[in-house]
Amino acid sequence: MPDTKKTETKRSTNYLLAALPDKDYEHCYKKLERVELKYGTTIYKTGATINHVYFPESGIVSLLSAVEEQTTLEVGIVGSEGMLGLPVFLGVSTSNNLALVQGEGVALRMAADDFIKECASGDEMSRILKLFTYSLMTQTAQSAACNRFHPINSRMARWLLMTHDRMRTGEFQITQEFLSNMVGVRREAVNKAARIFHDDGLISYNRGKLSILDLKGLKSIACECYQVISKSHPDYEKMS
Amino acid sequence: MPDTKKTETKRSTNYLLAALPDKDYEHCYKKLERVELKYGTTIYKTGATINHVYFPESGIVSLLSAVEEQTTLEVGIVGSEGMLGLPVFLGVSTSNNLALVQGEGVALRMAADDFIKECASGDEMSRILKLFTYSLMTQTAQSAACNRFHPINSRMARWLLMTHDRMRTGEFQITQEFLSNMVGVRREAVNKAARIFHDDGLISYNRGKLSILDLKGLKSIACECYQVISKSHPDYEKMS
DNA sequence: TTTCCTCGGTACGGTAACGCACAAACATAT
DNA sequence: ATATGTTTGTGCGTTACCGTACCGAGGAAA
Repeated sequence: MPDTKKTETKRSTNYLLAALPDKDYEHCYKKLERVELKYGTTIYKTGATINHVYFPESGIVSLLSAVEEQTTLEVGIVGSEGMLGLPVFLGVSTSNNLALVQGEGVALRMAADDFIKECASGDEMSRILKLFTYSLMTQTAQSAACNRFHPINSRMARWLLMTHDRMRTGEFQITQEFLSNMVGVRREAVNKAARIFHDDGLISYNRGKLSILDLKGLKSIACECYQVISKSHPDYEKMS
Repeated sequence: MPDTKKTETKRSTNYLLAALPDKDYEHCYKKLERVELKYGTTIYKTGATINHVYFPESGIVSLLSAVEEQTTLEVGIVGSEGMLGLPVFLGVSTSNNLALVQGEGVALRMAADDFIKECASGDEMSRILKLFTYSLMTQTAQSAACNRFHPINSRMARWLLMTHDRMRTGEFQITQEFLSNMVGVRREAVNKAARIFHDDGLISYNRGKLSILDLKGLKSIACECYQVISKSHPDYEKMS
């Protein structure tokens, strides 16, 4: 990560914004507003109108697909490598997914209207967002197969690794209940897997405070899906 | 469906192409080539370069996500409402999914290079493809949750309905083996579900020839996911 | 200190789907 | 007509995960 010295405008640590040419970025900058991402906050409800798009600088947000108002499954994780509110970019004003803050952080956000104008004027923004769209689709498709076929331990290991990469830390706050909604299993099953990981010295986990102790060990348990997803986005590879 | 009279150039029955303004369509037309989609043909292999994009006029193609070179799960169905080769539109030249012809038909195809130029010159093409991208993402995300949580009978009913809508016919050729790869279960499980459907008079199924007899009955077995996906694309709603 | 609530640990029977195995029905080639 | 391969039907033991139920531990509030 090269030192960005000191240019006219302070650069964002969001990868998408950082990839913009100076001119485009400065133009965007005026319309961006800094907001906190608090644990458990809902960014978008299923079916609701999207008022802002978010560019996380830190922290992560989970995209969940819900069935029967109860059960949810994570279909994507977005951190500082991406953006929330992709439907707006694609010409739709609502989201079919639930977006939930999963790891504390900070984001820059822009009103949906402004964002649409910004996309229309800047080719580079479009190009970058298309690439991100692709990597998110890959993530979703691969997770779909993974969640269908792989045993819970592998899936949970994959989830921990992906979260680690995007949070850029091996320590985060997450209840078993929350985790169960991500991995798509019951809380009890999470508990069981967590205890095994704990006993094997891979993690420590106490009252919502989870620390990754053995990255390599987790990688050996996780399925190849982790690699596939990592490869789908240049930044993900850097992370891991 | 209004009668398109007789314009300069014959209109395609592909919804995306049909939605283009006359000028853009005529421009495209020269670069399009008509090809047959034969049952079981592989359009894209996982990881391979995409040489052409396809606009199906009839028939359907399944997008599969594979794990361990063996097991596959369908993450999208594309028919005359869509296009194959979306990664090219999104700036990537390879596909992480396997695209398999699932129902015979005809498609118009264009060389990837030409297609890229076409997108750069025509705003309308971009706009339309973005909308399609969104609906495909919705389809993938909803299927992911569905395949994780819903019982096989519901999922298979959903699959039959979606195929029916896109093929615009209730009769199609499909072996149980093939079907099992779509729904993400064992062939034996497909067999069991099929027999139940058969006994209940919902379908007839013999040596790969499947006929839907009771559309309403299937809808009552299918989960809400069918509705969610249908709503994500204006054309899907028309179909059902 | 007591109360309350969230979160975590554990157990146990039930069941949907898996893995394997094998045979019948049918289609096609020789 | 006989052989060979493909598709289908079915049975049975195994397993991963679900549903439910209940208790304990820790933190926050009264």
